Amino acid sequence: MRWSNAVMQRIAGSQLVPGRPLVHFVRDPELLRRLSNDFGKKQSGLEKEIHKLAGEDFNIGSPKQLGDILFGRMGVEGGRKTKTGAWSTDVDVLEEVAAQGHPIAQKVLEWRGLAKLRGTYTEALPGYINPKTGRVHTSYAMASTSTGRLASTDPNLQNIPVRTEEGRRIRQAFIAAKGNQLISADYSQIELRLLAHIANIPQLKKAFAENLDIHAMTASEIFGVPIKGMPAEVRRRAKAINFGIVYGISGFGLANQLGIPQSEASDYIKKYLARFPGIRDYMETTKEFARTHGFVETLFGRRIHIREINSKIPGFRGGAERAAINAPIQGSAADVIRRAMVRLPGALAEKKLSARMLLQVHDELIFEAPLKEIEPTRKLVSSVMEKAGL
DNA sequence: TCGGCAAGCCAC
DNA sequence: AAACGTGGCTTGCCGA
Repeated sequence: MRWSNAVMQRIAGSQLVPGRPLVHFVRDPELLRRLSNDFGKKQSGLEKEIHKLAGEDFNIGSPKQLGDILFGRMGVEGGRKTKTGAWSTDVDVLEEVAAQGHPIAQKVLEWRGLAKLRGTYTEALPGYINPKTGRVHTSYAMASTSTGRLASTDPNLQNIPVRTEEGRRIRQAFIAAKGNQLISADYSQIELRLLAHIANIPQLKKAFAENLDIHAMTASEIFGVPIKGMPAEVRRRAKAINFGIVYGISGFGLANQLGIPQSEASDYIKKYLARFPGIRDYMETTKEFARTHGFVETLFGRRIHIREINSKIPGFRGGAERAAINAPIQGSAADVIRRAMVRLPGALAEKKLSARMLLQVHDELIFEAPLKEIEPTRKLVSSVMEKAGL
């Protein structure tokens, strides 16, 4: 059986009704208000310092003004232009400028972080509270991504901050109803596991079967370093390679990501592919399949069309080739979690458990469950999610 | 006032 | 020859 995205929508629609809220999240608006204040104060402090360092009161939120001041008036070296010819002021550029000894760059980065958290989250989320339910409700688009992932909008609850300490404080505003608790269950390394399976890589499959640290194992294979006592930096590089492989990496991209010379990055990739030759086979076979058929398939036979795969424009073609490599992996992961989502409400009902499925974040499901049912709910959710590929 | 684009950045 | 996949939201800016 072949599933197009449209069919997936009907199947999934038995649980997830398009256009209607699926998600019900209690919010703590008071905490968001406090965070907004807190972030705002830090922001105005930084604003004064930045204006002083720049010698003028410009709009920090305007990349154009910032770029002109840094690389024009202040004569900072080593700038880069965006495709429209304006000075780029993105994170990488500003970090480089900061490293050159211009304290203004670091201040601007901090200011931007706070502006982002305030503008996108702490200030915006309260406006989404439904007065009837007191909760924020998102909408899920079920057939709007090429790979079969869901997309969350109005508000997007799939990109709530988690990587920085300040960002994590925002998550504390998401709370369960009285007498309930949130349960989060996420697939561990689902895309790498799928890659190991789809490309049939014995070492990777074995490592996963034995529950080993996959990044450390990769590092050990590529760099010949024993896993025991491995420096964190070595593992970090292997982790970046693992992620990059799934995305159709290049030496340039990896070098950029790790801040190392391109020659070194290319060398890593070469070693990786020599160690796991099945990965190169998978990449070549997948590209060839896409060129011939115009689509690739997930593990469950759902097709993903790759329109530019035979394009004569190298940029388009290259992009299409990377998309073709990534789509079966990302798409199969999307299939697996959808299967779990379709099965879960019935499985919960059968066990007389009253947990509600609140959110999906690509490899993670979040539930709200009564305190007394936490343990059985955890067990059932894990079990259904683990068997979802079967 | 609205729309769209560019730049930037949040998540997986 | 280009350079790491999938998304959504905000601000600044410009033109209708």
